Parts: sequence; structure tokens; C-alpha cells
Amino acid sequence: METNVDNEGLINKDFSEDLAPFMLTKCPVTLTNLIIGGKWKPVIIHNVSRGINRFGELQRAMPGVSKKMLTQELRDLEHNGILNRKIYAEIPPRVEYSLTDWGRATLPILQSMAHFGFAYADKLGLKPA
Amino acid sequence: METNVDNEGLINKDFSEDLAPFMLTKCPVTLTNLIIGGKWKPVIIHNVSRGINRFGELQRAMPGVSKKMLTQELRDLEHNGILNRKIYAEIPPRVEYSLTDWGRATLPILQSMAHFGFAYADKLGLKPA
DNA sequence: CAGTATCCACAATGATACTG
DNA sequence: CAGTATCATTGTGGATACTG
Repeated sequence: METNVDNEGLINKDFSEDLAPFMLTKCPVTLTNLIIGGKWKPVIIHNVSRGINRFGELQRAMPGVSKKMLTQELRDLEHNGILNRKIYAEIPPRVEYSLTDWGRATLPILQSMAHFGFAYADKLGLKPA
Repeated sequence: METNVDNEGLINKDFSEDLAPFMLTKCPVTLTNLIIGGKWKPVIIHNVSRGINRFGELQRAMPGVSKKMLTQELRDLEHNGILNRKIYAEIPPRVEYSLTDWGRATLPILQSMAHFGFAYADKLGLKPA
């Protein structure tokens, strides 16, 4: 609320609270978890990387997510420099999300997660998509 | 729960509830997230892979974690076939955790997370461990 | 040492209604 | 279309005390 130092327009969030777990441990894995962890963030990134980049599309592509959660997670990713948000001044309004360079830098993580998930689903006798 | 033999890789939990988000989406990334996601699981795996494999050691290596959370996360990982738990019938009691084959299969994910975390910490002007 | 058990504060999330 | 705002509910996690 009070102190908002916008240095470069890229990351303008106050991290002193958000990044507390990382500050405590200095563990890079913990930091990554804070940025792209959680229930929906990896799936959002995965979908945006596949070209599913509009709010409604994402919501349909992610069964179970609520508008509120989707909005919130999209904002987090945007504020942390993972996603771009482009607003087209049209009617009806159109918004498109895309990966930033840092967003693309997370894709190897997503890929190894997908690789493991496929194998693990198979182990469980389940069929992934 | 008596002195049960190590049943490596055996999954004896009822997943119908736990895996609901995956059942809904069939997304392998979501599945991986359910197995090794969350605040502490990646760090536990990372530490165990480095030889930090006893309860007390892990607790000291993970500032901020409570006994309750550590126990809970260790149990999840064990039940999902990521960790082995070996109990030595000694006094004082000794328990050692180790990675299963499936646990080792998650290490590429952890590595790419660490790689990203290092770079991202640098971007933030912070020093990782 | 390596946990369990219980209680509870508060954060996280869902449902619903409304808006530019 | 792409969100906000608000309230209700659920869940996560911390503190504390106890145990084989």
C-alpha cells in the first residue's frame, strides 16, 4: 500500500512477504516454487505456451478453476515477470496472455514435469491426456 | 503399524479423492504437481537426494518447517512411492529416508527448478544458497 | 529420536452477483 | 469478454502437549 518502488516496470511487487520462505532458506527450488508453484500456475504456463492465451479459453481448458483463482494466478504470473498481458481496446474487450523470456525459461521444468507425469500415470494404470 | 517390510513402489492409498484434479483434467503436469508439489515436498526430495535422510536432520535443514508438516509431507511422499522409510529397531529409534526409483525419476524436475531458481534469484538481485 | 494428538487462527478457495 | 466485489466455507498449517 505505502511503499511501491517501481524500478523497471517488470517486477513491481513488494517481495518482503511473498518471498519470505526463500529469504529464510535461500533455496533456489523454494524460490521457483513460489514463482510457478501452486495448483494452477504450471497448467496456466503450459496452456499459454500451447497458444491457449485468452481468459475464457484458459478457463475452459482448465476444468475446476474459478474465475477468481484464474484471475489471481494470472496476476501473480504477470507481476513476477512470467506472463505478458496485452489488452486490445475493442468491444467486446480482448486480452491475450503470452510468455515472457522468463516464462519461456520455465518450460524445461514443465516439460520434465509432464514427462514424469505421463510415466507416473501409466504406473497407476491411468491414461493421461 | 508394525515393523512392515519395505514395499518399494507399492501404492496402497485410495486416490479417488487425492487425485481428483488429475482425474478431472488428465493433465500430467497436474498429476506431478499432486505428487511432488507443495511447499515442502520438493525440498525434502532435494535434501534426501543429498544424503540428508533423517527426520531431525531434515528439520534442521529446512528452516520454518514444523514437525507436523514434515511428518505429513514425508508420509505423502512415502505413500506415493517417492520415498522409502526404513525403521531401525534401536534405542533411541532411528529412521532413514531414501529415494525410490520413482523418487530418483523426479530429480530432473528438481534440477531444472534449481537452475531456474538460481537465475531468477540473480535477476532479483538476491543470492541463493 | 521420531514422531502423535488436539485445538484453533487465519489463509486459501468457492459461490454468487455485479461491471466496463 | 474479462474481469471485480463480497460473503461463506474449507483447508492448511502453527503451537503445544504427550508417547514408544
